[in-house]
Amino acid sequence: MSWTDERVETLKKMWGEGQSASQIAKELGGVTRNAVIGKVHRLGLSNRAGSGGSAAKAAPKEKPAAAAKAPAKPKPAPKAAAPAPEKKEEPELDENGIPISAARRAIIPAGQPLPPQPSANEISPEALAKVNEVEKSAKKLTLMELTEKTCKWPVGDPATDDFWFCGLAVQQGKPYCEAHVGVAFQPMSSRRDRRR
DNA sequence: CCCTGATTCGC
DNA sequence: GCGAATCAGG
Repeated sequence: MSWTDERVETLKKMWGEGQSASQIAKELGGVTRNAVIGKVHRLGLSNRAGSGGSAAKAAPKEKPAAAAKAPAKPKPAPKAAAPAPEKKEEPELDENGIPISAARRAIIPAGQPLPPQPSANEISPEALAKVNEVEKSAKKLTLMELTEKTCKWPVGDPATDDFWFCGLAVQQGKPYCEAHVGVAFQPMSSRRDRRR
């Protein structure tokens, strides 16, 4: 496969929307996530908003033996990525038939992400216990401090000072940390089982 | 171990 | 230009 205009276009679009390299690779087909990342860099649009997770620092390492060649190549530098005007998303359901919105997965704009707070009686006791436990070690972030990688589970009453977002490391592909994913994404089947 | 992106470098 | 291998990290 080669990078046709169309494929590059898709790449740009998805990258701009905050899709991961592997997701893009999967979408395009015929390429690995490495290929996608490599292309992204060559296109000069490496940094995305908020800088994804583990970026920003990759220390150069010497190759073991077969690296004695060129002295050193100075690294170019700063590329300003600007745009992400519009977003158009297709539903896309996951295995459980739960819609995954890329908009939600992407950056939280400025509005309130406020996910639904499920009624306690519909959540498994184990999951609830886990949440209560986790909330003690939560980072307690403010809305402004949220990124794509911080758990966006709100805690407390927004009308009081006792309100914050979990802020722990998110579960991959989800807007929440492991514990909160547990209460946020209850399989339909288990809900029914418990209710009855 | 799953995943993420970043970098290097032979091709 | 391309992307596998490798690295650094959640």
